[in-house]
Amino acid sequence: MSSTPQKRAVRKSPAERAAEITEAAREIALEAGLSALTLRNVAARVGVASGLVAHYQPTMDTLVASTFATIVAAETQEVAGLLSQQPGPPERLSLLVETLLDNSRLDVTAIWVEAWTLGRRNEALAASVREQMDAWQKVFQGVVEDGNASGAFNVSDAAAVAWQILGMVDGLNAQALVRWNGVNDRGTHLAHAVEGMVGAARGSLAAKPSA
Amino acid sequence: MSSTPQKRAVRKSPAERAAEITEAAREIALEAGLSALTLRNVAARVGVASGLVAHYQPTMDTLVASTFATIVAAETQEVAGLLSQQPGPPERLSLLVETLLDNSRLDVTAIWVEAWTLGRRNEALAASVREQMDAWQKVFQGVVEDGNASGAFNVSDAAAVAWQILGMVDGLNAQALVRWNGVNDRGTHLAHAVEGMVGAARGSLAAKPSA
DNA sequence: TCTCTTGTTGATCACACGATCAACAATGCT
DNA sequence: AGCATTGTTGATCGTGTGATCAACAAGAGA
Repeated sequence: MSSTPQKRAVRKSPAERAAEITEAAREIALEAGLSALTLRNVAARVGVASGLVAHYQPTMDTLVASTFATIVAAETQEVAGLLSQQPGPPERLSLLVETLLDNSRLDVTAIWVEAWTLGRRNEALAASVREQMDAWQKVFQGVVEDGNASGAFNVSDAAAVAWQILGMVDGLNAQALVRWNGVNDRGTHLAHAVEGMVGAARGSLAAKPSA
Repeated sequence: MSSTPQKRAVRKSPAERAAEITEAAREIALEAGLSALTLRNVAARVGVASGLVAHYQPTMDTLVASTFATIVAAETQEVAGLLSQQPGPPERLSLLVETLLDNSRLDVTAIWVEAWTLGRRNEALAASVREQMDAWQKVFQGVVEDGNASGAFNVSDAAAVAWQILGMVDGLNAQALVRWNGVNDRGTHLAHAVEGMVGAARGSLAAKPSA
């Protein structure tokens, strides 16, 4: 932690300083949301004057957009990376749904939800949002198409079904953000829902007796 | 429209003025979001001084919260009212899903999404959000329980399934807010998903050959 | 007609925001 | 050692916010 007091910040290379600002922005966004990304806020965490942050960023809107992209892209890659270890499409889809609903990424969900609203007034952010949504949709679509090819699923429009699953996952996560208690077995219920959409047998995607 | 110029607003009864402010807030929220609910903004639409709005509202946070509740409760009642005309639970559930995904209420969806984020900093709003979510969930739960009783559905935890459907609908609507094109047949796909969750036969909830 | 109640005004305060930029000082180079 | 480069500062500007309140004036009751 770069604590409060410091007379003058040590001189650093532009690349290093830019990285510090990026990282500080990431932390602030995850803790307090994208709206907490102010010049003074970021500057304080890095331990520099507010002007320096402005000097490294053309506009705060772009910092918000790039911070969003950084956080969300990391999540996508992380989760997508888990898929390769699974044997077949049903297992991959099952893991995907199960993982995304495990409530361990609610801070990222909060950023998604905030971005949907902020994108209304921040065009750069809106573009990032669309881009990252497309990336997620492609992950789902790949799994659905593989399952179609292998005969495990029976879907006529894989792209549409992928969008649908993505929307459902987002909605359930957003819900968990507000109503975290009293709702049980999200994974199982969503698995049944997905079974209905991809034409898989009831129970074929529900959580296995783990380990 | 109460246009721009007016020397002094006509004197009105507190009840009438309060209603004007409430209505102006509703319109502004639907057009530009809850974050556009500022003292000066609301005052301008009503055609009074900013101080008057403050005089009628203890705090802007409470105006935001009550405006949210007003808008969302109206939507819930409107849609719930359509259900009574349907013969059985499958038809009711089908209509519910179909209606909520028809993209005619995206302005309300935008307010939901914004409220999820704003509730983080506005406790009154957060309470309203929970309250309205509960109301929606009860609507779904009622339909699911009726279907269970009639034998049309087979659900062990109607409350959980109701939450699940609600989350899915919200997520799909939020998605439509950002990505309104390229996604087809939301209603049909969600119907299949719901069939999977409630244990109904595939196709039994999908859109009928409408009138 | 006068008076008093009360709905209404708008200037004002303190604060926070993004952005700008002249002045500063640390560092590397000659 | 002296100099030039450049990373850094922080005061400052304009704007927007919620909130406050003394002053005003419209309207009802006497």
